[in-house]
Amino acid sequence: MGDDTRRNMALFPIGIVMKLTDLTARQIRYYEQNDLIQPARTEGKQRLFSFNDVDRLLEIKALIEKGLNIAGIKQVLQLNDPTPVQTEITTTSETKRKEMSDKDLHQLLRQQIMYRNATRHGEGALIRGELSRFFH
DNA sequence: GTTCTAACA
DNA sequence: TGTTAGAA
Repeated sequence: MGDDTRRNMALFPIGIVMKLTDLTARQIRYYEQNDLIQPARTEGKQRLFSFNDVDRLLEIKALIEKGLNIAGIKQVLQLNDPTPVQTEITTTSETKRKEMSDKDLHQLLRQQIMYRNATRHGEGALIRGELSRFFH
């Protein structure tokens, strides 16, 4: 069993995740509604989170504390995530990599630079205003 | 006892 | 976001 498989196994209920992340159930469910996370469900509709889900929630929490809204978080998360979910076993040299248009690539780089500039220096309230200006 | 959805003095 | 009601 691969390590990645292990990280993606749905293991704990929302109660555990609340303690692990210091987020309220309300917040966790709200982030799910906004597609920031997609925990698995039991037959009884109860959410089951994986280690990856928890890590993701911790990042979301950090970004929220930096003053970002859902829209901003989605963009930042996609910067690190564009998770090329590629199958490693490709007998042909034909990879199904998603192509990015030049426009998308440039926008991505621009956002990365703005995020660094805004995040590197301060940590206080100064940042909040600037970040929200970038991502709002 | 926990979690879920929906709704709001 | 908090909180609450009613159901599972």
